[in-house]
Amino acid sequence: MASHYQEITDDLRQLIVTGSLAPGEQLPSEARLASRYGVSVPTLRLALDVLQGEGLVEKHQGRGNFVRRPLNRMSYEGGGLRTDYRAAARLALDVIVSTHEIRAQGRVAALLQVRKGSWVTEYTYLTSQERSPHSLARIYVPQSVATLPPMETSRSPWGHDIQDRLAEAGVQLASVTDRLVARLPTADEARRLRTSTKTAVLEIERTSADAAGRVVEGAVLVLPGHRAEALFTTRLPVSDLEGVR
Amino acid sequence: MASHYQEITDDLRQLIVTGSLAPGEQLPSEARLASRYGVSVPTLRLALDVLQGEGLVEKHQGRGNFVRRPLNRMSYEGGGLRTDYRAAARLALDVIVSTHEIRAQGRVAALLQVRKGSWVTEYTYLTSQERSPHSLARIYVPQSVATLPPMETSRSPWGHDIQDRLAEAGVQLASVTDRLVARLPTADEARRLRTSTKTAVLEIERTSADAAGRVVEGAVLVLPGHRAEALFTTRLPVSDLEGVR
DNA sequence: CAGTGGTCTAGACCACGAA
DNA sequence: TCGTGGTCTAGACCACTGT
Repeated sequence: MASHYQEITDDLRQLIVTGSLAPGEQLPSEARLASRYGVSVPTLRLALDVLQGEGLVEKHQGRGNFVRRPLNRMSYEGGGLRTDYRAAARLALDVIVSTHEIRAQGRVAALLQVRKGSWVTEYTYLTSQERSPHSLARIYVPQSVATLPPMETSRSPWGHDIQDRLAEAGVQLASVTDRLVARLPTADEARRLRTSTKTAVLEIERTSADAAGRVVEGAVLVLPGHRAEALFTTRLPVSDLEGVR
Repeated sequence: MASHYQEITDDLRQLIVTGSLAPGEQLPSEARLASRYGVSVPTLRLALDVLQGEGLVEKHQGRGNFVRRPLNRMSYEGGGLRTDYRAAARLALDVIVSTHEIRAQGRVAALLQVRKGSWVTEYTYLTSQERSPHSLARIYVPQSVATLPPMETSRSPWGHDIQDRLAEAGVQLASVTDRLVARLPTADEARRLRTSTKTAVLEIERTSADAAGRVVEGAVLVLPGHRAEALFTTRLPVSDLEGVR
């Protein structure tokens, strides 16, 4: 037999997905729910933890627990410049960009394949939809490749406009590699995305290279699992079919 | 100031990543750790929960808690048939396939864009490395497209050999779409992958279409976050650069 | 201020695994 | 059988939120 908290989880989930508990609605307090189900508060909290991980419930200290409003899922479209990155205007996204000049260390140096300590421009994108944080992106451009003017806003949450500006500066991209990992967010990421550390995030590490194989742009994107997906479409030349056998 | 369990989390994490607690080593029992840190058992368990979510600790009921051995990260390479799917032999992967004939419902019908109730062949792949489950894949082929003979083993954890066998049957793939989401596993998935429901998984939904746009294969892959990543590489024709402006 | 969730205690009993 | 983790209790105090 399932444990108490699992049965409570299933019951509450059912109430939420069927709409008996409306999106945005405040749940009864944990103490009230606990007594209704005849369990202690810590036990009831186990159930809420699970629902929080599923993205069905938001917890707010001092305010209460709420049924999460279903959010428009945003799509990251991979595969280079085919993306229509002007999504921001259509979806009422606010993309705030801050620009910093940093010295490449550890992960950034490895990503860009530059020496540690060399200068890099870092653009930090924080995208929000209706004041609710949505995604976090860090774009890196080695200053040996180009020195772009600072930015403050953007029309793309994914930094695709950087690629565009590189093109204007005469840098031609030849290939884009995306590396995707699922993990739980760090405490800092959870705070900035106003999600919980129990909700999975999709991390996308992107590098763009020119024809000579030089990395001209790198990016690390963090997308909350319940708000975002990544799409990749590949068209296969018919001749490729032979190469496989 | 950080809470007790967060400080304990940080301390144990440090011991693990520096190697003071060796991979595979059994941790002291929860009661012993709790008394060592001067907290109660439930509090200590909060810390272990976090480390479990990070993939650093494995819990085994009745046996104890263990430092997880770092695992070879497996890569899913997207973007159609360019993948070298013969990875199984090199990495000593065991891929067990079971074949079922099912009627398309809900998600499967939507994935394959076929009518509900139409017949589909389902291949369930369970891949293991050194007896440790590694990834779960379900591949679907509409029987209106082809009826392939049943399979029992495979050399690809991702079902790419199905695409190969479709080609042999005269079905030519023209495009592949991958859709990636990060989420927590269902209880069933966690059990089959022998991971915890607190570790994020990468879900990849793939559809392959022929030149007419007909979906000839669909797949749902579930990869544990700490064992797998997905890679997509796109080469950009120079002419594409113009289309973007 | 009152009400909420966040953290924590010091126990208890049960289910599982290994010997 | 014994030691382990899994679940659970009935409280407690603190930090945060909105009034």
